[in-house]
Amino acid sequence: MNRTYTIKDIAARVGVSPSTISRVLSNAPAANVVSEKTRKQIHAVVEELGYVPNVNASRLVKNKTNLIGVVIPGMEGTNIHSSVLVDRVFNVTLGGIESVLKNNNYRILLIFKNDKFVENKEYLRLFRENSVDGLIVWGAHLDDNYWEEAAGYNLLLINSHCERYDNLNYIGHDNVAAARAITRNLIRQGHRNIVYIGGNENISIIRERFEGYQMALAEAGVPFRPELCFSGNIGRQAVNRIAEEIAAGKLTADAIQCVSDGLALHCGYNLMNHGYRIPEDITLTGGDRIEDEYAAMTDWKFPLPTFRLNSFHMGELAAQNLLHKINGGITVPIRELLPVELVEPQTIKDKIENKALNKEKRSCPVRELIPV
Amino acid sequence: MNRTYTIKDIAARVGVSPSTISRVLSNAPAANVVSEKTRKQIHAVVEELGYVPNVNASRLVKNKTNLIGVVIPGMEGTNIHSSVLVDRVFNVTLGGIESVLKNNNYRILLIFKNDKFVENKEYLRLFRENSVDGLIVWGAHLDDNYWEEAAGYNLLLINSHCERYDNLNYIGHDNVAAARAITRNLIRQGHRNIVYIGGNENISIIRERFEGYQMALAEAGVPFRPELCFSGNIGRQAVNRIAEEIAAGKLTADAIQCVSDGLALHCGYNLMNHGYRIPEDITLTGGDRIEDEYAAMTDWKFPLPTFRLNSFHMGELAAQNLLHKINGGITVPIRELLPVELVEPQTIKDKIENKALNKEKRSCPVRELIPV
DNA sequence: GTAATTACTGCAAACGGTTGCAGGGGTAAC
DNA sequence: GTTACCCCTGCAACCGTTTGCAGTAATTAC
Repeated sequence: MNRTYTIKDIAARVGVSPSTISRVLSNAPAANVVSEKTRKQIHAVVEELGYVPNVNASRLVKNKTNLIGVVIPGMEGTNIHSSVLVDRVFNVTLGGIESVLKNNNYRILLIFKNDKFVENKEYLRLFRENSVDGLIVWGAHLDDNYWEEAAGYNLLLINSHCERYDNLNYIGHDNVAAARAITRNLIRQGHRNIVYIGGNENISIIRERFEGYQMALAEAGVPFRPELCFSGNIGRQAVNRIAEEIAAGKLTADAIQCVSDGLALHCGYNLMNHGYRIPEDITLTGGDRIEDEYAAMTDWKFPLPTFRLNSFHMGELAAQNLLHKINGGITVPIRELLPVELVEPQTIKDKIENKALNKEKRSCPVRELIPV
Repeated sequence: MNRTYTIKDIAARVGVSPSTISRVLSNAPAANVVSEKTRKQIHAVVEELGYVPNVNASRLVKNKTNLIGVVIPGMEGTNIHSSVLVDRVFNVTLGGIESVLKNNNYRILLIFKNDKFVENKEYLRLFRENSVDGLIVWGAHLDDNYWEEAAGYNLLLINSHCERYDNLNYIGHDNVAAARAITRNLIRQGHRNIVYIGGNENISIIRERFEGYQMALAEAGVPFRPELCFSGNIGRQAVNRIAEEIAAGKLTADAIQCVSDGLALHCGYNLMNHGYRIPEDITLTGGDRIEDEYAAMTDWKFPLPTFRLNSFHMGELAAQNLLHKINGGITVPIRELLPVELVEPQTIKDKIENKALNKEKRSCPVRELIPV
């Protein structure tokens, strides 16, 4: 681990000034092109000594880090429809972000957010201390406070957003359309007693899916009955209780729309234990289908209509837009919803006259990927 | 977004020199304590203006970033026993790393590694350009080359290691003991035709589990029969074929030891489709149990003996040791194996006289957590 | 009262690049 | 030959902290 070289060492060896080295290595701004000859010599010496510029010096003087902070919820508090499913969705999104960043010579600073992150406005500190050029924040809550100063910075919410600060940049999925399509198909199949199992309504994607459900009911003229709907912190116990109520005849249901596949699986498990056949006796639906053995297992046990996010693309779009904004290319708030894709198992598909979602996307068209 | 203040602004307002501000904010080294009075004034002004030191200036002069790079495999190429399961294990490990780092005022630089990462020695560049103080590398391969220069740096392999560079720091699980215990229990239950389904033997944890299997056989005097063992890139097709061979009587098996739960699930699925009952007709075992609906689903379909890693702790230990090393507290190569915990479903547990793993840990005792 | 400590604080030189400006040398135009 | 211009390179200031050293004032010792 020999001492590391500085730009001056290179300059001394080549016999030019440090400025010239700098200009060669950072691809001189048009005005000052270094001659081909010196350029070659410099590259040779750089190669020979294995010289690498000190990023901190560069960051200091350029006031630019080429770092994007990705903020994610801490590990505490996983529940029935978080954990594995969320891990997957998150990691795929991260992959999308990274794929764009690496092409633009950016790196990821990973930041775990705890309860106090928003309240203490730690996002501000990250910008002020020059830790990052931009911030992608995963897991905003609808009732979050303290984001008011965020609008002036290169900060973008992803996956879930915050209602009261609608001038914040946001990239997510069209959850309303997703749930609406699921409900609509259930109605087309003749179901009228559609139980809805949601979750924490303080998270925009949960709330939006519930809205989609209600919207579809309204559109079909099916009365909305709150007594069929469950929300809040839905866990194993809650699901068990709902299944028991159904089995005991206290709750009439010919279909159950669950906010996610994980929830649907547990629900199905409980119902089957009570002797129900799926989908013959009762139809289940889910959400957030992921492509692997987990999905395979779902289909293994019973057919489960669900929808598929495009998380990778969500990550790409987020990174792309943020970089574009950092470079001054976007001055208005960014706000885009990606369409989701409906997934219908064959057995159920047969029951439906025609599927609709992909034809009538409610979301704005996805902006072209902008190379930055 | 008003202009950001520098240490000089604070100095000017308080009427002292920048040095004094610096000394107050970075908790002066014993010799130069600043008087309580100035200290108070400074804190007041800092508070008032919302001043935050520029990390890049600090990093430059201190030659220290308080950043740990966490290197993970890129997103390309998931297979049957990667994806969701791996996501979870990885995210939990990351949580462990972060929990230690945040207490020591470190942050995580997330680095996706591609094919060329090792070959191009990009880890060296990260150190040379002063991007990180240390590196935690996930996903080393047994036959990796180009790590020879890593030993001189604060670099630590996690989860899987690299055979030929045994002077590299490494924190992982005791996979040999894990698989050995599983096999031993199968033998105790009277099984002799134990099929083994592994994976890419170029990954140390896969290879070690296979070694554990062979070790247990040898200890019990059961002959090792290579024709019962499968390795390489095991996917859905491979699992299907094995199940078919068993069903067709070409392969005699009264138990199948799978390297992971994901693999075991698919295997079980195929066998049940061929009319086998589990565990009555054939016993299956897995690995890498995770705590959530995924696990629940496994038990739902059939009892699956498996083992549980302590990934969170693995992450903690890695971070702890690395920090300790960075601070000069450790000079020898770090090398620790965490014990795994055997998980026995009750139905199968009844068949076994006594379980053994937790009593005879092969690994060294886990070092105390060292606050850095 | 003088000398010796001690307790603070300031000066100024780093850290390692970047960049506006100016200057030198060469070529072309006249 | 003089002037104008362009291409290339160097000078030196700057980015915002940190820290060794020195200096001053206050305190203590005698």
